[in-house]
Order: sequence, then C-alpha cells, then structure tokens
Amino acid sequence: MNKYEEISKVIADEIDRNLFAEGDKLPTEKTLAARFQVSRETIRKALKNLIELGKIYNIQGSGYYLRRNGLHMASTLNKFSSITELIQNANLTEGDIEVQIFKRKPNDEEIGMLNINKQDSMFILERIRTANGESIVYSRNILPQSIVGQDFAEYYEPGSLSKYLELKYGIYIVESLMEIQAVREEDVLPYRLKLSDPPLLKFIQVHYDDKANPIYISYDYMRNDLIRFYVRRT
Amino acid sequence: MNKYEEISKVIADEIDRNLFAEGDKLPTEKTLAARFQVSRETIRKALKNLIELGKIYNIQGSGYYLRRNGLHMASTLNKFSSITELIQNANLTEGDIEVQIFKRKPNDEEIGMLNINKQDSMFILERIRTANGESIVYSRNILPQSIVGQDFAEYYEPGSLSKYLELKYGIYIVESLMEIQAVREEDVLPYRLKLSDPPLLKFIQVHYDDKANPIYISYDYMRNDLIRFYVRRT
DNA sequence: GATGTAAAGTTGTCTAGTCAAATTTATGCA
DNA sequence: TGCATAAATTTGACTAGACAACTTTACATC
Repeated sequence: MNKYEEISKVIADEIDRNLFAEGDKLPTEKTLAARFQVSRETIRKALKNLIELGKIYNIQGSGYYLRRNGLHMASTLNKFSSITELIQNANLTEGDIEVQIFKRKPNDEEIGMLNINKQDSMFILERIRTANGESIVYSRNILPQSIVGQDFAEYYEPGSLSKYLELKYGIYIVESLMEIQAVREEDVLPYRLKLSDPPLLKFIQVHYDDKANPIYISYDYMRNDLIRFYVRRT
Repeated sequence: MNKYEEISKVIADEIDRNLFAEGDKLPTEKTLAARFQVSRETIRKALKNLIELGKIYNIQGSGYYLRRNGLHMASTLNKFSSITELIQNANLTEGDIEVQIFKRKPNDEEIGMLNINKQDSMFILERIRTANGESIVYSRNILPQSIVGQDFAEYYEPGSLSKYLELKYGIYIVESLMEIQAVREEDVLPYRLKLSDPPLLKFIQVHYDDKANPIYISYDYMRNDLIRFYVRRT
C-alpha cells in the first residue's frame, strides 16, 4: 500500500482512540513528517484524506484540528460504498429477501449510460435488502450479459453485488454518479417494503470500475429512518 | 488567483467549447505543463479539480478523457452552492416570498452544532423560494445574533443568505455538512408549497466559514421535479 | 495476419526544497 | 496591564526531478 494511505489509516485510528485530546489539535505537518520519516507533501496527502472523510479540518497558518461539532456523520455518501457497507456501518446485519433475476433487452437510457449495443442482453437483479431482519431497501441492479456472462443467474450469491464482481470477475467498482430523489412508495414499488409510512429516498446510480468503464446501473428505494445519509460539500 | 485554479478554468472552458474533440482525449500532463509554463504537479492539481467536478476522468498510464456517458450532471451536491445558485444553474430565475424573520433562544441541538451559549439569541429566517415564479423550496435558516448583530431583521435583503454574509460581514461560507431525508410535505411544513403532490427532499445543513467556524444551520424542503440533485461518489 | 515481447509513453507516488500567506507567539512600549 | 508591532511558526502553492506502475505502441517471430 502507498505511504500516504498507510499514514492516513494510522492517524485515523489514533483519532478514533482519542490520542490527540490535546485541545483537539493534531501535530504539525513537520512533526508528522519527522515521525513517519516521509516528506511533508506525503503527510499533506494523508491529512487531505482525513479532511475529505470529515474527520478533521485545518486552517492555514494554524494547524489541523479534530472535527467535533456539526452533524455526527458515521459515513458520507461522498465515499463510494455498497448498500451492504452502509448497513454494516450502522452496526446492523444485512440480508436479502425476495431475490429475483431475469433477462431482457436494454432500453435507450441504458444503452446511453452503459455504452452497450442494442443487441446485448441485460440481467435485472431485484431484491429487498434487510437490516436486522427489517426490510429497508428495495433495489434493482441492471448489468449487461457481456460483463457477467450467460450463467450469472445461476452463480449469483446474495450480498454485495460490487463485492461479487470483484471476487468473480476482478471488476473493481471505485466510483459512481448518483441522482437523489424523494418518492412516494406506493407509486414506484412492485414489492412493498414493510413499515412504509414515510416516503423513500431513491438513489439512481451508474457504477464505474477503475478504468472508468460504466459497469452497471442501480435503483435503490431506501427508507431513511434506520440509516442516515450525509454529504460533505466544499 | 492561484495558477492551478486559473488553469482549471481555462481547460473547463475549452471543454465546454468542445476544443478537445480529438477522440475525447485531453493533452498529456507534460503537454499542458509546457503550454501553461508550469510544473507537472500544478497541472495535476488543475486536472484533479475537473475530475472532482465530474467533467473528466483519467486512467493511469493512458491519459485524461472527457466524461460523456453516465448521468448528465449540471451540478453536484459535492460542491458547495447556495439554493440561489442551484436554481440559477438550472437556468431558472430565483425569487423569495413569504419571508419571515423572528428571534428566539437556541435549543440544545443548535447549541451543540453552532458552538454558542444558552444565552445567545437566534434569528430564524423562513421563506419560500421560487424558480420562475413557482414555489420550489421552503427554507428555514437559523443563525446566531452574535454573528449578524441585533439589526439583522431590518437590514436583511432577499436572495442568497451566504452571499449576504459575504458582502455585509465578510463571512465566507465554503463548506457544509448535510443530511438528506425524504419527507411527506403535510407532516412538516407550516406553509404549503404549491403543487405539492410528490414528497420532498429535506436538506439539513451546518454551514462553515473558511476558518471552519460553524455559522448557521439550514433546513430546506425541496421539490425535486424542477431541479435534480446529483452526488459524485469515489 | 496473429501473437508475444520489448520499448516508449503517460500517470502515480514521493522527495527536498523555496517562497507566500496566514496565524500564533514574543517583545517592547505606554 | 493593555496594545501595537515584530518575529517565529504553520500551512498553501509551486518547482524540478526520480522512480514506480500502468498502458500503448512498435517490433520481431511464427
């Protein structure tokens, strides 16, 4: 692993263990550079990582500080994560029910978003995802047969789709572009999630691998009472 | 302005004017460094900016490319912007109606988020914001008297609050932490927005200045039919 | 022509340093 | 003590270069 990622993790861990209680101030870049035996730029890169995670902030001429006040964010949507990870981050146990896989031709929107041919076939993976046994997300994934092969339906296993693509095909999803909407459940869901009184957040995402290839589209209809969603804006 | 910001703007403009049509590939870092007479690192910083805006992507060993497919994002929530800017980005004209300002003591949540004292007074600015005359957002801003002074209610002018804080007080809002929820309008709104059939997106934000001081809290209840909201996840 | 391999090209990480900009601390004076 | 100013500290921007990691191109071979 890279030095700055390594250092970033070490410092993040020390923050979580509250080792910088000294006025919520972190050591200076110079001090950290000496401690980790790297150049100042490498330390800056590591600290920038923690800033993006919302863990710390800094002020020119002054230093780096722990972020204490403000919204308490367990995780932000800025960092890509699967639904599985979102549920696990909230200390809940993830499960899948009502899993359904079928195949159909792509529509024009899918052709445009995923760079595929009209003749390609698309696998549609529908399921309800649960947290501690409670239905929490209705999710629909759309991915081309040209990526997962004809036998996807037989070999697919419940859980994180992106994890499955890593293990089975060596495809690493590292980025997604997402649109967020608020929708009324009755209008959009073929299945009904239990406890559906409040409206749902709808996440429309295009997922990209590390070569910036669009891999699949996802539609997630999420309750937002058990899990909270945060965004950091700069 | 810094070199990398300058260069970033120039390249962004050239992208918009479609000057890199050559296979959607941008010049190499080296070429750009020579053209702008700066070091490679400075070019990298400029290009990173454009990546974060979702305009381009890059592949190690290969180069930088225009992002063409995927969701068509006019602007993302990742970059901080006011409601005013969001409306203007969608090529709509912004307006304010039903403006109301009053004062009260802070509650515990506000005290925690904004680092203020129990004795401080809070100004509550409520209004409905319109796009092309149509009600689109009900917004409530909560800011301490210790920042805007006693006479805030008299001198406040409609439009962007963050812009007003810049001009009047030299306070620059550069960051916010936001929670996103989906809510049913009837349950939460003291005023009713017109055309309120669909549920609303609720944005809860704490806004920070360039010294990382929390300045104000905002609650925005937004229709998401006229304006779309995107997030880039990495 | 097809294929595997070497070479060239491009981006990623990292170093060591300079100067600028902002903040904090120290200092001298009233 | 209080206060303005100077000095020291700290982060921000930038440079020039080295090597690693990855991709693309060119080339030799079959």
